[in-house]
Amino acid sequence: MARRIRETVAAIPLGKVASYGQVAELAGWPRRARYVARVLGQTPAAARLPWHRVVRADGRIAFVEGSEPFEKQRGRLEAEGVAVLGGRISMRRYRWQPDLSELLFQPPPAE
DNA sequence: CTGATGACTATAG
DNA sequence: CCTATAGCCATCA
Repeated sequence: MARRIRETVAAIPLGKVASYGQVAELAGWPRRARYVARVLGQTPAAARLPWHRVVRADGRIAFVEGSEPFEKQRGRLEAEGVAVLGGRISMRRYRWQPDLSELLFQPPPAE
């Protein structure tokens, strides 16, 4: 169960992000956004999960702005090309779209 | 059993 | 942009 969550997070491609609720749904656990958050919090760093690619539905990092974990996540995202401006990420640009048909309707990652 | 909590989300004004 | 509200749900004191 929690494993399904981790597998979904692990599937998020580099340079893309997904919201907690999106991960929950893709993993087969609708309305379990908070559960996803807790699973990530309990997953040891040794699991090497791309947890930093999971953000809030509005594109903001879930941690308190300026906190250590917040900065860590921001750093990792920017390191892989995801712009975090004012603590926010453009979901329109970086939201992970696992479905190809929907991917075609996404604006180009130009800029 | 009850109430509080939180790496959440959606909607409204 | 911001605050307020209301759902949500596993977990824990």
